[in-house]
Amino acid sequence: MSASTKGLEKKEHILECAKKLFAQKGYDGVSTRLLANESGTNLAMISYYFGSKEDMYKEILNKNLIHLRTDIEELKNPKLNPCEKLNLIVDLYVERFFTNTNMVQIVFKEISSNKREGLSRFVSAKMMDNFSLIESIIEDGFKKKLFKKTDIPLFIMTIFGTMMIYINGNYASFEMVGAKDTKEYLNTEHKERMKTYMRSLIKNQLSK
Amino acid sequence: MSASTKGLEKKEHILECAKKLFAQKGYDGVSTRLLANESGTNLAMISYYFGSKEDMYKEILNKNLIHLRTDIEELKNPKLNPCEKLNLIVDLYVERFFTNTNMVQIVFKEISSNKREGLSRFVSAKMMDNFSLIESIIEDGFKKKLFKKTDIPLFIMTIFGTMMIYINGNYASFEMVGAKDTKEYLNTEHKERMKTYMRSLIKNQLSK
DNA sequence: AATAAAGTTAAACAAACGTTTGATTTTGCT
DNA sequence: AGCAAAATCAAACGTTTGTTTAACTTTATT
Repeated sequence: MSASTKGLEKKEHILECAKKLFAQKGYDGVSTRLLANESGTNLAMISYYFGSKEDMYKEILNKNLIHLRTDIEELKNPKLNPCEKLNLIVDLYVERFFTNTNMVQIVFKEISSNKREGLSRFVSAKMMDNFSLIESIIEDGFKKKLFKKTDIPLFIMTIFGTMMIYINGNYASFEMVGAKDTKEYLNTEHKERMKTYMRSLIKNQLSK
Repeated sequence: MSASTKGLEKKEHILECAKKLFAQKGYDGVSTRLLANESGTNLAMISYYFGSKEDMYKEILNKNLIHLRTDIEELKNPKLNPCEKLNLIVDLYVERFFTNTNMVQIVFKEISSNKREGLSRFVSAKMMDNFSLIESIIEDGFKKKLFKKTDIPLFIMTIFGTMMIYINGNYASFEMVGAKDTKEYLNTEHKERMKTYMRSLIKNQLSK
C-alpha cells in the first residue's frame, strides 16, 4: 500500500470519527484533543490533514450532504403518478436517514444553530433543494386532481420533522417506539415501520 | 425598590439573555464572557448568582420546562370527544411553542445531544410526560371507535416533529412558509396557519 | 543506498475558557 | 449618620482551547 493511500485511509478514519462525535456532541462540544484520542491519532494530524477544525467540519458537510440528496431517474418515469412518486421518494429518504444518522444529526444541529451564519445558510439551502422536489410533485398531484388541498410547506415540514425527530430524539424517541437501544431502534424492522407509517401519512393527508 | 428585588431583577435579566443565547448557539457555544457582554453585567455576576455556568443552565431548564407542560382542566370534561380534546391540546402546544421559541430550541438541543447524559434523560422524561397524555387520548379514541388505526408513537413524533422543525429550522423553515424574517414567521397569522394545519393533520390521520 | 516527500510525534504557543479573588461601591436598616 | 449585607468590579487564577513548531520516523522514488 502506498503512503498516500495509507494517508487517505487515516484521513478518512479521522473524518469518520469526527462525524460521529459532532453528531453526538455538536461542533463546540468536540475538542481537537478528544477527537485525537477517539481516533487514535496525534493531535497535530488534524491541522496537518485539514488545516483547521472548522475546515474539517466543512469537509464533512461537503462530502456527506450529497448523500441526503434525492436524485433518482425513476422519478422521471411518466407512468408513475404523483402519489407513487411521493412514496418512492419518502422511502428513499427513510432509507438514507436510517443509514446516515450521524449526518442527519449534524445537518439538523447546523440548521438549528445561529453560530456559523454562512454555513447554516449553506446547509439550509441544500435542504431546500430536497424540499422543492417534493413540492413540485405535490403540486403536480393537485393539477391532476389526484390530491386534495393541503398546506404544502407545512406538510413537507411534517415529513422531514417526523424523520428528524426520530433520528435526533435519542432516549425520548427510542423509548417511544419501544426499542431497548439504538441498534434495535435503527434496525430493518423499525425502518420498514417508518416507511409504512410515512406512506399512510401521505395517503391520508393528500389522497382524495 | 429593595436591594434584593433589584438583585432578582438583574438575575432574571441574565437568565433571559442566557436563554436566548443558549437557544441560538447551544450550551458550548456561549461563553460566560459573551453572556456578560450581551446582558450588560460583570463576568463575576454569573458565579455570584448561579454558582456556575452549568448551574445557571440547569436553572433555565428547571424554570421553563413547566411552561411546555400541558395540564388543563378542560381536558377532563367528559363532554369533549377525543378529537376535540386533541385539537385543544395541539392548539395549546402551538401557542406555547410560538411564545417560548427559545425554550423549545434549548429543549430540542438538549434532547438531541449526548453531552450531558443525565440532563438529556431528564429533559427527555419531561417530554415523554407530554407524549403520554396525547397517547392516552388517541387510545381513548380507538376504544370509542372514533379513530382509525395508526402508529401512535410515530404520529406523536409527527405532531411534535412538525412544530419542532418549524421553530428550530431558522432560514430553511421561514423561507419555506414565505416569511421574510423571524418576527413575521412567528406572528399571529402564521400561528393560526399552524393550528389550522395541525387540525387537518389530526383529522386526516385519525378520523374515520 | 541515497534523497526527497510524507507522515508522525511531543512540546510549546497564544488565546479563550470558567471561575475566584479582594477591593470597592451601593443598598437596607437602625 | 453609621454599619452590615448585598452587589459590582477589574484583575488574576489555573485549565482547556485550537494551532504551530521542529525534530523524528516512515515511505516512495531514483
